[in-house]
Amino acid sequence: MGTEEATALLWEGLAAPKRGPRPTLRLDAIAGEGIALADAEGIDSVTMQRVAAALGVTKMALYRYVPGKNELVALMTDIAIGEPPRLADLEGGWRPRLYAWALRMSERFWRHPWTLQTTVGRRAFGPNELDWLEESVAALDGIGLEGGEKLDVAATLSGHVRSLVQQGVARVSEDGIEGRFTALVRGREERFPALLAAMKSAEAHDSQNKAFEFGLERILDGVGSLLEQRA
Amino acid sequence: MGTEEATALLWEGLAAPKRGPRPTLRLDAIAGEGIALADAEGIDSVTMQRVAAALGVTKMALYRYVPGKNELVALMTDIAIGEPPRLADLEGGWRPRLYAWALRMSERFWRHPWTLQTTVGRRAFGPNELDWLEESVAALDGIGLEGGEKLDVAATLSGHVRSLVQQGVARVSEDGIEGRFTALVRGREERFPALLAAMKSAEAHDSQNKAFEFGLERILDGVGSLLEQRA
DNA sequence: GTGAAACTGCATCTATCGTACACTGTGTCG
DNA sequence: CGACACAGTGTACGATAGATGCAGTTTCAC
Repeated sequence: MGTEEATALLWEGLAAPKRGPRPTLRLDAIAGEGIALADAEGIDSVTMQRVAAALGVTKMALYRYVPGKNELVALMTDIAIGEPPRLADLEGGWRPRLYAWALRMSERFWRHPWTLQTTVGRRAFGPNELDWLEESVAALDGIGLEGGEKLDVAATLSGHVRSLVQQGVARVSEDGIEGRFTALVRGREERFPALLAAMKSAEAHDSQNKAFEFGLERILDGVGSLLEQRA
Repeated sequence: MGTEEATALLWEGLAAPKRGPRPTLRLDAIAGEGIALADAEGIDSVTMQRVAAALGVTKMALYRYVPGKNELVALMTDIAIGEPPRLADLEGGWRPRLYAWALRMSERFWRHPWTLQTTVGRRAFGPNELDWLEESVAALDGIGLEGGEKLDVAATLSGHVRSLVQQGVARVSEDGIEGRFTALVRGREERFPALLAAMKSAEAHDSQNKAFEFGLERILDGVGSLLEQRA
């Protein structure tokens, strides 16, 4: 509604006013401070108060630059995500391109884990986010997929990246998911035989942290087998 | 730490006290009211105030039953997720079982979309959630995957379900993601050629809402091709 | 120049949130 | 029957996002 229009204006950059005092702040500096805060202490610690304090200003001053907190977070998010890689140069066709795409995207999410939370649900799409999508769909051009199928592959890939990074982040920031598992499992080992066996085996082979690549290969294999099946 | 222990106690049910006045509330009634609220108006509208009001009680009364809001939400979440389906009865081996697992899970998420938000990041694992994981890993027993690989497949599948439901929910609750896309794309059509072509084609074939099944088949295909490759 | 318009940033205020604490009333066991 | 344990309430506090009104500052039009 009104919020969406306001957000749309945000991407263009607010029209620089002619009269009046010089603005002491710049939009990108505000967003940058917010990003720094979110990186260091998580998205929940990003409050208008703290962002303003980091800039040496009261919180209400921020509302001269940003319609509200939602818009600030949207701006932070799109800046943090950044531009997608240019895949067209990559040799080898769709598969290495999508692989690279997923890898780069996971790197971005790892660098700014809070973007996983801010790119969910009701929100405004940023231009960079759209560029990423465009890039992944373009990598699927000319291999015999329908338009809808291309979007579906892109959605599946992006979902994989998101959720696997999320699990990975949770793992490192919580001293091991396994710790929380075992606390719950203890004393009821007979209820989770398959899970416990799999975890024991995984631990023995130190195969953790490979989940991302493994799942990615599975998805790309699945796309490949669809293509073969049609050829 | 302390929070985790308190949460663990929650799953057991608080020990019923002997003396004193009768409790007017029950833990499951509180959680049920919270679930109803979250279903109807989203997780953000679940406040201690509103849950208490729905039960005809002041908000502070809830703290007699629940250590804090986090624990209430954790409880709501595990109840809303519910027990996993029993896949062992299903004929046909791992593939139809995992397919059914993913379908059932997506149904749960659709019924309570807010659980997508509450099963993210730092949080306590509920017993039902663990049961779902156990069930998916068990479906992969005996087909030649290592323990770590089973966990990886389960993670990939669960990630797919989560993110595709999330996208689907966003779509229906926002009058079409496409609406937000086009607002941003308009006037810059040349920047998103692949995306626009794919969307136009998808629209023409009405192939939307198939993304979930399509991606699911791709992932299962990918697992299948790994198994073939090893046989 | 000079005045007025436009703009900035701040102080103050409201509403809402989770939750800590003291208190009153009630039910049960010794 | 009386002491104790517990239930629910009222009040209070610190944080939050944001609305509003008010200074002070800058620049354009004349």
